[in-house]
Amino acid sequence: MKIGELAKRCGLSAHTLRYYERIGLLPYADRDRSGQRDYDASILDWLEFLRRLKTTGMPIRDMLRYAQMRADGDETFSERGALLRKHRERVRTHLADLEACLRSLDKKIAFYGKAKQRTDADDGLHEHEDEDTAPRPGA
Amino acid sequence: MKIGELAKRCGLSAHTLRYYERIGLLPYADRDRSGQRDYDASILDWLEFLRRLKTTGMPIRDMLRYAQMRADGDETFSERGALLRKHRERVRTHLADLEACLRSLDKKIAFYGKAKQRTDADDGLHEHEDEDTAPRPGA
DNA sequence: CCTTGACTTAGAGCGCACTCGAAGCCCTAG
DNA sequence: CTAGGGCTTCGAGTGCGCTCTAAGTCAAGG
Repeated sequence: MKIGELAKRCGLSAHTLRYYERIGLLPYADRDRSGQRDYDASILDWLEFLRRLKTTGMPIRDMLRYAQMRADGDETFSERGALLRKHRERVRTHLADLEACLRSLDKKIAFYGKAKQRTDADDGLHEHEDEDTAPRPGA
Repeated sequence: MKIGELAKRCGLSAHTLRYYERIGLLPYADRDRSGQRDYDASILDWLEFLRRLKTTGMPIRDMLRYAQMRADGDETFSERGALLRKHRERVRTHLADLEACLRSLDKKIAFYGKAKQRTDADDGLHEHEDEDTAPRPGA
């Protein structure tokens, strides 16, 4: 598979795939006689794994650490596990925060829905103090 | 309340608070006779609202749109509601993606736990689905 | 009085993760 | 034979969201 097709399949641009290889997030791809990258389909699994790390907010430098550890072999096994567990904790925390934000957003939208696009939105306040301040939990 | 205290209370730096004012995310704060900003505690509500938008991934330019609409008054009421509903949809989608990523991460971590820090972790036998990873970077 | 520290401004600089451009090579279809 | 499209390299450029600097003002404490 050439880079164009891989790009289509994984959803990243060819530019980005080359960039990932340059920084070490992707292994150096074999080149055909004319120097073009020739990928094995298995690379898609790694790219999907990277996508999940990225989606969950892991910075590239940490993915790089993981990739490097992997390249370093078995002796880094438990360290890799630890990295992932630590990351999972951050993800869980973030997820909880997001859910709380979503509930606040729901409340605010409910307010917008109820208050019938009229002045009463401003339940008194003006300027920068209206309903936006929302019913806050704590603080 | 002066900017230093507001910074402490809201968790942003004074630099960032001034930056927010500059770009229009915070209203122009009243200055005391010596030119220093003097905040009302109510600004904390707005900052908390902004924090939630930020946490849920809204870019500053969209928060700015919202802030501008609010400043424009009641005629933008339904538009603001629409903006928030649209944002909520994106948040829900993202949340679902995150949860899926978290489940994959759980599986992978389970794999790391089971495979008792031995070779079999890497090389070839990653359950087709657990060890989505396969490369040897660098090179 | 004088120092300390928090504040003011406009603007420059930074880290991240891409994203693009330029110049050139190779293969294929017309 | 030639044009087109996709590929190559690598360095420069982009957009975001801060983050910091420099030079200066001001109020309080020793």
